[in-house]
Amino acid sequence: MGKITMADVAEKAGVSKSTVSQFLNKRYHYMREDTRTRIEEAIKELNYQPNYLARSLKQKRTSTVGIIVGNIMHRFSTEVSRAVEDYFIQHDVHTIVCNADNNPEKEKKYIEMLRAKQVDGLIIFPTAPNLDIYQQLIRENYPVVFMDRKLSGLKAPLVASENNEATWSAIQHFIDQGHERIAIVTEPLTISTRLERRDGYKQALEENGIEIKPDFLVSAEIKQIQQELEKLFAIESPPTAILAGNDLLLIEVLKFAKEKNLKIGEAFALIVFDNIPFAHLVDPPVTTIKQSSYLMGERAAELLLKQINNQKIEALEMRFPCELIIRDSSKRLK
Amino acid sequence: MGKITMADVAEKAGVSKSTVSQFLNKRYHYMREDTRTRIEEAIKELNYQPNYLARSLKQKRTSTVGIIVGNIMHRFSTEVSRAVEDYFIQHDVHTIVCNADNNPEKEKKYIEMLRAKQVDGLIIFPTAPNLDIYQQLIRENYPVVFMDRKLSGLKAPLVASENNEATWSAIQHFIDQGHERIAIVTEPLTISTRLERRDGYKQALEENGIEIKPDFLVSAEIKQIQQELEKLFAIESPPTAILAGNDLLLIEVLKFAKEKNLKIGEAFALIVFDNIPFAHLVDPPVTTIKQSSYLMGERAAELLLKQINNQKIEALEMRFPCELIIRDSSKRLK
DNA sequence: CCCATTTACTAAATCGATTTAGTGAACCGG
DNA sequence: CCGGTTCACTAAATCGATTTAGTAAATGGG
Repeated sequence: MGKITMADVAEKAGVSKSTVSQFLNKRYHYMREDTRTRIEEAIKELNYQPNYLARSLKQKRTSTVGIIVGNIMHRFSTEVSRAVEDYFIQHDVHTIVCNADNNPEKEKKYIEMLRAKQVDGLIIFPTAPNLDIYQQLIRENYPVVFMDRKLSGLKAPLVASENNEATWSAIQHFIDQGHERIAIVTEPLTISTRLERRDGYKQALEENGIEIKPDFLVSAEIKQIQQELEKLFAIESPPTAILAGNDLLLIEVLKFAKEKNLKIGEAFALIVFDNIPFAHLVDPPVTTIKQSSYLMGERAAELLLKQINNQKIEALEMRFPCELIIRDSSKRLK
Repeated sequence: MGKITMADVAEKAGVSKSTVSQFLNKRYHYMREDTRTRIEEAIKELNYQPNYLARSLKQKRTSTVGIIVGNIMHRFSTEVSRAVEDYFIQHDVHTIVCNADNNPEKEKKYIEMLRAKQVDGLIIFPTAPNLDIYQQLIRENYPVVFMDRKLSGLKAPLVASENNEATWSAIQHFIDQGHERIAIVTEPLTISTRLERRDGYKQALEENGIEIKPDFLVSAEIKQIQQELEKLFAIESPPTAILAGNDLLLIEVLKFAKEKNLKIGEAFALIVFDNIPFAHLVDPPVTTIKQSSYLMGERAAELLLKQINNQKIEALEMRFPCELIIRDSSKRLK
């Protein structure tokens, strides 16, 4: 026997497909009590499961959204997507998570795939090369929310951290602890997040009258980081403090320190941008800049749902503050 | 203007929908060269994107599979799902990843949702209470592969690690290092994986003529682990070696050690089951039991695709060996 | 040059739901 | 008891593709 459809249920219950459909949509006032129970029983007996494809095709609504994260390996992405999922499940909307691996080609493929599947909206961690695709989405009035990264000229809601301010406080904290030779390590400056963090770094130094040394601005792909750190510590007076731009960079810095036998908190102080689940467990515990990932995910989801329901959206850019969690790694050096 | 459909393309190109459909399916021999280019141009000009819902409804095939992981917070789950996705993308199949949070209710919801969406098959990290649902899937001949955990009586392919053997070697390694008081910490013994690991532990001790002390078999929910460890170290002669059953338990053990000022490698030796990205970066580096997560994911995907294509499957149970990566945390105590 | 085959298409049915317009019977107020 | 309303449904169109059967024109062999 093939798959059970609504027609089978209708026949078994002795009613028309229309009535079964009304039943499934809980519009019970359309039928008598006994009809309702007959349909109920037929469904149970046949173990009928509705076909969402057919339903979605007719309704032009899939009750599904997509989220395309930059790189699922970052804790931040995981936490955001978890929040988005939690929010939508409460509104009977399913979430499909896709990992673009920070690869514009892959991202483009996923956007096309999700739209072909007719998802009702998208949350995107955007990459610059796909700007025209985003413009197209917006032109079509397709519900979309951007996350974490700002692309100029995009007239769509953005949810991001106060990267500049957060980095500023971290650097100010270093300075308060007596540091003057402070380095910042980021991935290549291709997205706004990294630029904003670098700007916060520069501002803090300038305000304190500390010269900005180009050598202390390290930006490279993860794979290149080891040799860049090598260079950084080969100069005449190497940094006494390092800000690592995200969790994956932390791993690299820790690896470098281990290999070179540089003790964190003694050879140099350390702060990381991002939520690191084991930050308080390593020795010494690492000072972190915690983003409000969960709140940001919720907010993005809410903004997306509003668009899907054709509601107006008040502000286009929502910035969330970060929290500096001070631990031993950023204390004054021994 | 509403959404562009195949009818719009057909009209613009001056052909019928059927021909456009043939074009989309690359059956070019059905049309003349110039018709083909006319359709090509119409599609480009209108920026037409096919609707997968309609296509899937007709074809009774979505070219999409689902994977329901036990808990996405485990590194193992992430690596497996990544492998599954990589495999399927090469075969033009999309993968939807769902996180059941080790919650049978949630898992059930996801299975229903994915089936309603008509996915072509499922890879599941199963939980015991949903046994009847799995039996139902198998009875319906629905393509399914189980991962990581074995439920007896399920006549469906299983891909899992050699948990027993791997744990055996880890414990044997402890014994070789002179340990006799060895504890094993796992989450509750509700799934086969944990039972198999416990059995491997027992076997190794028995073979070496070491008495099995119930106190050394710690099983509890993550939230309860701290107090259980407290008890474990309160007994007259506490363990000198601990095997942590997975990555989340490692975090708990490290946290406990930190709080109690017990130094790993001095107060007790440590081995963890699972791939831990920062295992070699903590002090001392932690010995791990590495599962072949990527290979397992690939294999599961392959087995699922075979079922989807109605091919025979040779063996029902595939076990993958683990690798013991020895680092300082499991050396003889100082 | 005629009939058969091939070429290059098209019309219409179909997938499994939703939804709108419509229908017959019961009810009901005046 | 008669016209209007309500009740409890049903028939049929529809969503946007795929696919099968069919057709008109061109080709080609004898």
